Amino acid sequence: MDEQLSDRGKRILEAVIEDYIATAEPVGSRTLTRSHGLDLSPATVRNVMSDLEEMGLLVSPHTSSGRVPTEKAYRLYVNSILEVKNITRDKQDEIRRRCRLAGKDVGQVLKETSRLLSTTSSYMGVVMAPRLASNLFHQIEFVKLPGHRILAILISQSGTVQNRLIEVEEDIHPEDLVRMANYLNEQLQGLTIAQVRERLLSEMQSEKVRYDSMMARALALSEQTISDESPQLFLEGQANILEQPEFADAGRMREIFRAFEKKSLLLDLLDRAMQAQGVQIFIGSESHLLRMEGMSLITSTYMTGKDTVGVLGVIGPTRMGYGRVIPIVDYTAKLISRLLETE
Amino acid sequence: MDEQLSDRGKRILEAVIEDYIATAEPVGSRTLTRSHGLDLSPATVRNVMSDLEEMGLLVSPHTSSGRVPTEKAYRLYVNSILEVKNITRDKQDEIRRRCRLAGKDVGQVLKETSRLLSTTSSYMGVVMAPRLASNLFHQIEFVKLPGHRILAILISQSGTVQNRLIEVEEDIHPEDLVRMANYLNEQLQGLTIAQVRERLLSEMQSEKVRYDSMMARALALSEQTISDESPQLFLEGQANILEQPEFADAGRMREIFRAFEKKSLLLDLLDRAMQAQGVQIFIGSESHLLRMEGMSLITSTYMTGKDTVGVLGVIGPTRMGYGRVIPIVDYTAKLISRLLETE
DNA sequence: GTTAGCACTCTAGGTTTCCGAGTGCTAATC
DNA sequence: GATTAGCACTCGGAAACCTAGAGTGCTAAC
Repeated sequence: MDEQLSDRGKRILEAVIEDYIATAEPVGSRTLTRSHGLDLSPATVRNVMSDLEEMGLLVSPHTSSGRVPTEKAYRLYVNSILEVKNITRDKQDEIRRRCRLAGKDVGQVLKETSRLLSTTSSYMGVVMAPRLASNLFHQIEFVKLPGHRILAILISQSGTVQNRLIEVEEDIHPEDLVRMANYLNEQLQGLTIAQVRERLLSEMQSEKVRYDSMMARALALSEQTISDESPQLFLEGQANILEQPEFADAGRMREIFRAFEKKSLLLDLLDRAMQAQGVQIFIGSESHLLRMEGMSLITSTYMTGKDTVGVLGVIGPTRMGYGRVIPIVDYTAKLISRLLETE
Repeated sequence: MDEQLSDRGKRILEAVIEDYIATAEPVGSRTLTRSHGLDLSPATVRNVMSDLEEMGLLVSPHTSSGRVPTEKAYRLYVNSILEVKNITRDKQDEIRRRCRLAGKDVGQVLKETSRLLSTTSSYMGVVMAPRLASNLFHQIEFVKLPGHRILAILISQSGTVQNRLIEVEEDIHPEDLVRMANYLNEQLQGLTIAQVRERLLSEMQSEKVRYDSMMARALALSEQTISDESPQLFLEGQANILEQPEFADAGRMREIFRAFEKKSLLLDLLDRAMQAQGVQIFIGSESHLLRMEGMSLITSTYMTGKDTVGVLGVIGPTRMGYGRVIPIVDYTAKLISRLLETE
């Protein structure tokens, strides 16, 4: 870190990383000079590589084998060497086309987006849907069902629907339900769902309501509808990961799949990615929330209007085609933002 | 097939299968006599096994190695040898407990059930949700959203909600929406969704409606809401399959995962399972809809009241603990039926 | 500073060997 | 006649061994 990295050092590191990304094999001085356009002798390259190893940017799996980039190297590469290519026209068209195709509800679009990310990157696609709480309230309805059950339906302005079945001890009169709904719809106009929730909770405390049991009930019902707050996650293309040679052995694979079965870990990580804006890159164990050695995550936030509402990205091996994937993630996020805006 | 299978033959076949299920290794005459309580010499067993091989019930991977049951053997075993144990009290309790836990909407319960099936069987759990069409109609609502969009919400008596976003060219007056909904709610009372659909389609043809453009519109809107007919599938515990030694190599695994990514194949198979009632067992390539060599599927249908509405089951290797898994599937299906009934 | 040369080191992959579990067959036994 | 013991034979898989190739570090020459 304290050592200065020469220009040539950078060039060689870049070559090593790119070679390793392409082949998944430790790369040696020989092959490097041959494949890349470095007009240096293997011996020179060897010296430089030796330096890079000292700096903790490369390691050799054993004496006398090529070298492999460390996470630190990837970090450096991503931050200050890699120049992100522009996304190709083709990819752009492909992404655009497939996003349009699924002009259905938000959930479906996002699921399709996740699949899209996975196929275009050939790794795994992941999309975290907007938190319900960030949506604008539009309407709430209560529907009486047979058997002391009430269906509460919460509709946001973007057209997402959250519904919840609630058991009640005694029947409530349908007209009362309508009255409740009307009252609430009036009160809650223009708020976000998060604000709605706050409002409900505070009203439930208020004196006025204490004596109006019907009202108390309405508030309780609505609160229950909203309370369910586990953000949706779309994770597609898991099979792609099986393609990667580094996960060829069954043990590793199992570990990875188990890890993804518990989505909570991934959610935490994505939550963190949402704090910052734009493209972010998590390399290997840097983010030791998810104990994902050997895996990297490229994310970008997306927004409706000017609010960041969700995050999407690609999960692949640390040995991932960053230059290729970053623009895909970036472009897709922007596209989704645009789609959501016009809605 | 034409040969008669002696009683002793059956006993030995059973032993072979059970041994193979336990160890995943070809089983030889020696080990068989030792581990199982057969008081026969290896030589005798060998003779019998040789007969079984002739009948196509066993094969040896190569000369001079133990033998492995064929699909035909599993079929025979399942049909006429295996006696299904009663489910243990413990399992019963476990299943019951976990089903209760998720007393939320039908979808959530079924998803949880799928997970439950996977963990208790230690294979993969699968649940096909009831087709929307089989539900009883309860109510339809139209909600106007900003930007020429209408949200149609279809509610069934069981409390499932199907919603659909519809773009319209020109705004429809909110009051008209209410009128439409009222009319439909009156007309469609007591029908199943499937019947509702038929009715809508026929009404759209009728003279009377031809001249009432508003009505025509209402019908069209509702029809769109219903038309989306891809039954939901919950598939959980894919990682469990990685545990199985027969899928240790990466190639097989990839194949399997790819196969499950396209859910349509599985859906076809489950659809077929729904034709018959109760527990059904598909062994390996018998069901060559899904090209699933080496995989078996145990299903059972579940119902609301007296109508079969869905199917659930367990997918595992052909070398699967049938005796253990069948009662789990059976019991779970019955439990789900009971849960849905009381709703 | 760069490169050629050299001795040395490992690993991956191919052979070889060898053990053990298994088989089929025949002849003896119950 | 069914069952079993005995025997010669087979084959796969693990262990041991070898080899070729790619790589390294170092030193000396350019």
